[in-house]
Amino acid sequence: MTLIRRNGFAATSIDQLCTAAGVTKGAFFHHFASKEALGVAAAEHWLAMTSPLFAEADYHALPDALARVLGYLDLREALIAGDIDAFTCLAGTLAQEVHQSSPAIAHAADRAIVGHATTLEADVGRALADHGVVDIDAAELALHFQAVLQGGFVLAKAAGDPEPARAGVRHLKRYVTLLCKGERA
Amino acid sequence: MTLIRRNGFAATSIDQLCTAAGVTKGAFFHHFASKEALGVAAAEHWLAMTSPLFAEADYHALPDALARVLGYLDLREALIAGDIDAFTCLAGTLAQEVHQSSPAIAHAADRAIVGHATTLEADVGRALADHGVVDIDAAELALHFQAVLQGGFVLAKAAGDPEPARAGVRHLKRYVTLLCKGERA
DNA sequence: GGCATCATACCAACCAGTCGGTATGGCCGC
DNA sequence: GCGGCCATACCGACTGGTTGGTATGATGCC
Repeated sequence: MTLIRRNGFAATSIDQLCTAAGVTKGAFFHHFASKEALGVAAAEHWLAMTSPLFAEADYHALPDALARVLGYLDLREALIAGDIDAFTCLAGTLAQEVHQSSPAIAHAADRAIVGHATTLEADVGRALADHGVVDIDAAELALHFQAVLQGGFVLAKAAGDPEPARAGVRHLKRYVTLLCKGERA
Repeated sequence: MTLIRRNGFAATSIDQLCTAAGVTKGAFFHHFASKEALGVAAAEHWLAMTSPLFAEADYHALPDALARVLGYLDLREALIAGDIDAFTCLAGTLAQEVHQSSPAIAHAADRAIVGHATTLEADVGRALADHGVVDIDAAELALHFQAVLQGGFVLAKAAGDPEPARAGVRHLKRYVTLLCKGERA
């Protein structure tokens, strides 16, 4: 499904998808009722595929919650490298493209993004609590992480360069550090 | 060109565009060499259209640079309201969709985003300098503003709700305030 | 046999882009 | 000021190819 990330959902034909996957069109429509159904399934598959990558990461073993949050952001920054289509997010691409034409796909993309953010919520909440930050909602901040990443991806695509996306994550780390410790990283 | 923001570039046919604009296909291809040329022109037009909106805003009259920066962010937050297709950014939509298939459009979109960020650079730089922040590049921070906005738009589209985009801007204001004043807003 | 899993051939709709033709209006010699 | 000339602006039917989707048949498994 890299094709969709590269060229977009509308610009990727079912024939292309079938050729790339080595199946025939008959097989495709046997498994998916329509192209839209494929989009929904792709968004769900995306969440299922990326989840273990973060679930099994090392930073979970750190004793300090803030360190775990910063560890997550370190990993995100490290993942932003090489070819643009390699680190970019399918859910964001889908959401931006079909938000009006296909509510079903948009909703699936939203679940993928929010679902991932939810996995951060506990650590973010504890990090904030550990440092006496009481006026910030952990879920909202975790979602903001995703916003910064998605925005970084957009800028990276426009510029043809991963650097703006990495810079965004660095700002995010500084923000979290300032929030919790009240001092510059 | 609202059609492109609503449905995406690939999903919007030239016939639709012509019908909406009240012109014929002959007239279209008289003015634009191809659909790609229209995309480039649309991105350029987008920058030209949105520029005065910010150039003439009130916050420019404020004496303090940090206040001007926060004033800009206040305006951005206020603009995120109502229908999703009304406040969303055309350049970001284009960039995400055609970054691989059409380098010309992607580059035009990049110029629109970076061009807008450049107009913030002076105020951001002065605000940082006024508060003794020396290790942050003003241009990069101004670009980060755009990343947060673009990311907010993506989440808003996925959720079908402007709130995540507004929340992103609020976090941005807090970040800038923390950076400059070292304290919570 | 009967059912799930495909493969092949096909279709109507739609796409970006073309092309022959027309209307308009400025310009120039007279 | 007028007739001929031509460039620019525009029209809309048309084309070759592609699209998402379907109808029908082959194949293997129980």
